[in-house]
Amino acid sequence: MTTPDSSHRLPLPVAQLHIMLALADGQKHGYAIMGLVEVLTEGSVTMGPGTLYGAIKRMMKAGLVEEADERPDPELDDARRRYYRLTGLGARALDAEVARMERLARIARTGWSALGQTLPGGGV
Amino acid sequence: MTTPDSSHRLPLPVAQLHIMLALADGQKHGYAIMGLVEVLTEGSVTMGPGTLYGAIKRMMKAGLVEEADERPDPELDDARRRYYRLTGLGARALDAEVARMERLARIARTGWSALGQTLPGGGV
DNA sequence: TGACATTATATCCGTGTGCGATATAGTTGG
DNA sequence: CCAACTATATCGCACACGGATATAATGTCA
Repeated sequence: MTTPDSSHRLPLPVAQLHIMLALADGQKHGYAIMGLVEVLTEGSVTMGPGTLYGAIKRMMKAGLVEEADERPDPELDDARRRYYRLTGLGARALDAEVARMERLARIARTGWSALGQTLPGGGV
Repeated sequence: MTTPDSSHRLPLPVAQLHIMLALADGQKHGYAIMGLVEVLTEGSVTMGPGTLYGAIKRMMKAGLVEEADERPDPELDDARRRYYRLTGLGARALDAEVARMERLARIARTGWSALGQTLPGGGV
């Protein structure tokens, strides 16, 4: 049995989430993503090249991101750069992941009662 | 002021977050946690024993959870059960983790502009 | 022009984590 | 009394993460 589209499986690996968040407002190149993740996480996560390029490779394979053909003005560009952007699938996956996080955060803040259903027994 | 203990690093492994969330409103035993995680994640995460007990072992070593000595009324109890609860450190770690998720979710919803600071260059 | 820091991409590999499979056994209910 | 459920525990594989390392182009400044 082959892998049944793991791209829709949540939760997303953290590194992938961070990268997708960095790409949410437009295409970026690898080195820029590393810097953005640092800002995004207030310095608590420093993404090195090992994490970045490994994750991007998996994400491209899963169809979450793709390499962009469009490049900025040659004056602002750098020939070495490779630009990445979210695919439609990637954008949807990010949205689902954010919704998942919001749900967990809400439960943490308001308590289990917010779910308003009978929970599996055997508690305290 | 909750000075986040710098000795422990975020993000928490997902399985650990789910377990801590399940323990947030009081001590529970392993089997109950597995069921709660299923509810918590709307069935998208099914935590098996391999994940649960492996994670708990690491969390106890890290001082995030501890085994509880108090047991419920013998009539409702089951001798096989082992009860776990959050430590003070664990509760603070959970709080920090939730804050981290809320920050990421907020950025995803409102965009980078919400950060109101100069971002590392080299974008599009 | 030469020296040096920075920008930029890429791979390797150790280690931690997740998770399915498996084992064992007490408990409950028809 | 037997089956299903409850409950804890371990093993081993695969994947994800992250530091180290490599390579090279670009920018800066004396």
